[in-house]
Amino acid sequence: MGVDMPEGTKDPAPPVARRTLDQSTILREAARFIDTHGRDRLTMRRLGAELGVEAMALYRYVPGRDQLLDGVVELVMDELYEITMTGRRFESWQSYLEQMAHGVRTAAVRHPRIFPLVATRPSAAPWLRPPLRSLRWVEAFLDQLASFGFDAERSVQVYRSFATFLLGHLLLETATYDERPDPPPAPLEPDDLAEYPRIARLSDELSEAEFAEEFDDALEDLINRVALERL
Amino acid sequence: MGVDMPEGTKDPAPPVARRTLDQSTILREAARFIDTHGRDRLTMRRLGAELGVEAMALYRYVPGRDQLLDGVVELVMDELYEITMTGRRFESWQSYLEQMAHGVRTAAVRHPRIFPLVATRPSAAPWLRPPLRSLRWVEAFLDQLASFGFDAERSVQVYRSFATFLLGHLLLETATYDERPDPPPAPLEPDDLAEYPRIARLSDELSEAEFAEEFDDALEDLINRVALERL
DNA sequence: ACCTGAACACCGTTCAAGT
DNA sequence: ACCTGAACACCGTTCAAGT
Repeated sequence: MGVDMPEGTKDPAPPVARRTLDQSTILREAARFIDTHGRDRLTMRRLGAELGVEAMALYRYVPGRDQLLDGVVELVMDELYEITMTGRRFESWQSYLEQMAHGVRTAAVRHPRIFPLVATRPSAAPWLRPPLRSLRWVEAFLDQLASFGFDAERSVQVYRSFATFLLGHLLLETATYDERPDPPPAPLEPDDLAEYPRIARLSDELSEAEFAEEFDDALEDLINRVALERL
Repeated sequence: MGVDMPEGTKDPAPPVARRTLDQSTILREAARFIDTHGRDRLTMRRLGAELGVEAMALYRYVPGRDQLLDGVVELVMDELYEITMTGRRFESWQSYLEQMAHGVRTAAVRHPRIFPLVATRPSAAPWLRPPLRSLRWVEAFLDQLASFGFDAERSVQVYRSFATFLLGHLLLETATYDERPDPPPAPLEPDDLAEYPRIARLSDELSEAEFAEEFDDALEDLINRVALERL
């Protein structure tokens, strides 16, 4: 829920609807910036400029660049929480897992350039596994499974295989959407494939990607495996 | 097979066993550096220092930092090729897939701080999917499957699900090994879990990780699915 | 042929100073 | 209370100059 500041950042209600700076404003702008320009392009100075302020002003609201990135990850996790949890009830654990998975996919696809951060930023707690790294979200997840009669051990197993599943599928998908920095590094000449006849022959099939379909099929399998307790 | 340099880097055999610079020396040192200090710590200047040379000297052998990182990824892929392909023959496609998977895991675990790069660096070709992004390796993979009677479409399917599987499992595992930069960001107080009773109760189970076992179980499932053509 | 020094434009971050 | 200017140590990268 936002980035921790070292000490007492009291907020006695901003005076008016002023054009005033604000941690959440900064984080949201940072997310927007990464969405459009990519993580490497995000600098404190550019982000400041985007907000009409010098870079140094940001340090009043965010401890540093690393924590800024962590904050962006949290932001996406909050969005995920909105997508999947807001005012919902679920008929069965199957439908719950299905909707969770699709929710995570929605969040990932909305932010293909942020998702790698969600997937790879080292996290503080060893029991939060990417890409499911929000305490609130995981608590709710465990809660739902419990409400459907899953015992503790089983819930944890499901959490883990769920995380692995989502990580693999969604990172693969978002990696495909993310483009290389300009200029793109030469689309790889057909000549380069001379030594690799099979790849050359299959390059069309290999490029094709029915992500949604693959995702749904694998998800169905995962859920079946849970049902059979063969997980 | 190394990073492309703009023009004619002829190599008329280095004079003697001199302490001379060299692209592969640079890439290997870079890999070593990331293994010990992490990607963010790697700078051209530090890498130069490590090699007893000024940063500017590196630009004779490597076009820039980005391509240096790509080169490191390639290096690990070459190591993977060594691990899995050198002078081997396989009894069945099952045993082939099994050994491939374990080979990739070995490579990943040897380089937990490089693996996220393998997993997330945008790649030139849309038909190379992380973490299997070496033309040579993929060609060999398709070749083996073909030799066991897989047709083109099916080989591609297997390649994809294999990639997804490895990406999910190994990124999760390596993410756990990678440590946060010093100082680690406060191991998360028990108090913080007050609002999350289920996580608090299960934190031990959630932290536990039988990666090898989970990996093997899921791999077995994947192979069974291939066998049943339910993939 | 290979490396270096100096330089440029840009970083993250700190802090005293302005309003 | 909030932002800025100036400063510091450090980047990636270029290029003329040294050997």
